[in-house]
Amino acid sequence: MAAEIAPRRATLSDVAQEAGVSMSTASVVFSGKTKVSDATRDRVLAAASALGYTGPDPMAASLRRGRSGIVAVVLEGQLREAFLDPVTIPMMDGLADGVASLGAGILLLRDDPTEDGASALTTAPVDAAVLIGCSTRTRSSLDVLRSRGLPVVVIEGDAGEGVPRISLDNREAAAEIARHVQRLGHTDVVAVTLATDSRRERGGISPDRLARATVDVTVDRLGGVHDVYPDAPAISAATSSIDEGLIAGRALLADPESRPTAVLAQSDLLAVGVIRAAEEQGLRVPQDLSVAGFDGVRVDGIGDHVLTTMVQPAVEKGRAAGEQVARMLRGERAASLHFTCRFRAGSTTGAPPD
Amino acid sequence: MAAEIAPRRATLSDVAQEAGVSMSTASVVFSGKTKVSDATRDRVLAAASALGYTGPDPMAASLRRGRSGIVAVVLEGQLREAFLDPVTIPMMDGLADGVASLGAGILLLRDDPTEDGASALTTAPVDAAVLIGCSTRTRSSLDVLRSRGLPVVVIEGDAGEGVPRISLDNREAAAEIARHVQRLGHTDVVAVTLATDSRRERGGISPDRLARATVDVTVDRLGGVHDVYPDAPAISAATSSIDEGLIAGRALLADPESRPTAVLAQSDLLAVGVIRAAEEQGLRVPQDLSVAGFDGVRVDGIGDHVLTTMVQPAVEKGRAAGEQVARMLRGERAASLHFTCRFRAGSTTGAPPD
DNA sequence: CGAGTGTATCGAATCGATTCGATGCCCGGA
DNA sequence: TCCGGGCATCGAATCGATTCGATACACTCG
Repeated sequence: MAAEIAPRRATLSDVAQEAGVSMSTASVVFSGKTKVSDATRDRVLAAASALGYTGPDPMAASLRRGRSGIVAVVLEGQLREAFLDPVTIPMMDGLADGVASLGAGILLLRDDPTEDGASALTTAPVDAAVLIGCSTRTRSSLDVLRSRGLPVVVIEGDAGEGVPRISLDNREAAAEIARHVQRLGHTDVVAVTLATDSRRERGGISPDRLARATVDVTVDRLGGVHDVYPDAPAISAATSSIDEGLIAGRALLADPESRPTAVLAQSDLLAVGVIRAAEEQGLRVPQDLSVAGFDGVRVDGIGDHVLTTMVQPAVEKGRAAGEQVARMLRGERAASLHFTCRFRAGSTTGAPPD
Repeated sequence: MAAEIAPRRATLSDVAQEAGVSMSTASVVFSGKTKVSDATRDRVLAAASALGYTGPDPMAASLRRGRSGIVAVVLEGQLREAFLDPVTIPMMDGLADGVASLGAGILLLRDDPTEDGASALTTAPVDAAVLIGCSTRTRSSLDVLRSRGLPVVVIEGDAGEGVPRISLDNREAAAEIARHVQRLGHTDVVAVTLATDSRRERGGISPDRLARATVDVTVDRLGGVHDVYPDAPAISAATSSIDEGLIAGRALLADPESRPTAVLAQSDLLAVGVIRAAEEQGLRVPQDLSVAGFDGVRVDGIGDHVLTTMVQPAVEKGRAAGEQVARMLRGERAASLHFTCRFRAGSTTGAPPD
């Protein structure tokens, strides 16, 4: 095999020369911004393929236009962790749709703990960013991005003033499902919550701890429960997963004396775990214990049950975020959008045991 | 609030001027490529923060250096679909690690069906690409990327010559787990496979259909089974999911007469579905039916069972892909890497019923 | 025949940084 | 006092394309 001397890739200028036209003309042949006679276009295209030119260099084009066609999605920690939440994926799909009008792709950025100041956030060629979830660090990421002058949209997070956010009626939705359980006659209700802060500690949530909680979703959903059951105790899981729900469920159901008659979980995954814990204890759902979830994602693993839950419009949230980003890039004013969950009656809640 | 006249963002040149140094000096203050006296550095940094300069423009830097610091991951179809396979996420995590040395991020690119020629593949400012899975279309994506002169690595796919691939010992691994079942004494074995082609048709796999199959993973894993059980029938699922496994399981177990004593599923998700189907029929696993999976991902939903399966090193595969990409970008020669699955004995396989 | 209209193509400035060979300066040694 | 050697800084070319006002040409209409 002959050692090829890397022959500098052809540039637009080479193509133009080969075709006997100016660079400007060659450029528009590829971008289509202006009319070009068929004869000229063919000549340019022919020259291009003769030289193995595959189109304008994206980096050069980006520089000139001031757009890279990339939207960053900032996730915390490991990808695995972020995708553990099943709503993330549909949301990203919606987002991909939403930014499709920009011809943009989605850049996954881990909000790195490396505090060398120069995270990827500073150096990534992106047009805008979408922050998912909220945390203390998210806040500083946001500052970095804004100081770069990039449009930012926050999904389910505490954006500062002026940052459009895509939000959910967490509190109202939680209250709605709590009222559902209340109507069924339950008085002994416990909430199983998501993490309250980045320490992700398991266990009972004291008023003290609640006051220190930093995860809005958790606080809001719990607030909704408290709107209906002001004294409902709450126990926190470390993450949103079936296993964590199982752990929380075991803790709640261990003692037959103090056992609640209904559990309001802050995610479907947690709810499934609680149901599994109930099965372990020989409790029937919903006869002996009612369990409700939150999210409305497709969950496997509860047999013929349909989980009673609040369905959140995940794809729509993502799409909305994408659309707002697109607006901002067009120079229009973006708005914060508030989405509403829909109650889905399932077979996992019923009247309390007498 | 005063209407601000968007004040052109400060550039390196502005900062240099303000600090009274040359652009070159200002540049190295940010890139750190050269020694700069402390006094000068401080002056430049001060000027920068005075002007609100947050660092070199990524697009301009990309153009100049010829690197964007972005690696594309090409997925087929909807994100949802790609992430349905639970091994995808750990793999991407590994990939993120693997390319971290480049300071690179991961760009999710949907291999769009839009045949306008100018897919995002052509216009995205990426340094390299990783293709996941394989399909007819993957092949054409590959051509696009290679003609752009980008390094490409393929995971689990049919790369052309000269394209490094990250592969798995699918056939051997499938044979290994088949032998495990054989040693237990089973003679009546059926395989539940992944999709055979992009049409994703459910149902029995005839020799004819097998010959037309285009998904290598499916063909290889089935080949492994046939190495041990040359006559084992196979039934294909549409996708890798618990539900699909359930459907396939129902079809297989409906008739007590023709029911197999062991099912070899090509993914853990499918296996869980088959187990659920068995439970529906009142069959005990593994006493009445042995079920084995493939992948070794964490699956919830099978109670206290531990799935007998072949564990594939997903994170390592991703990381390896990232490392090969990094090598190619450094101008080194990249190698194809072959990974091996590890047998994990679980509680879902046992001796056949007598 | 000249003015007017429209269309296809061209020129040249510009996007913002990186890089490396060249330059100037300071200091020690003879 | 003169020279060589470091070290910090500077100049200028360069990366590759986009864009828009200007130009040139052909043609129609009065």
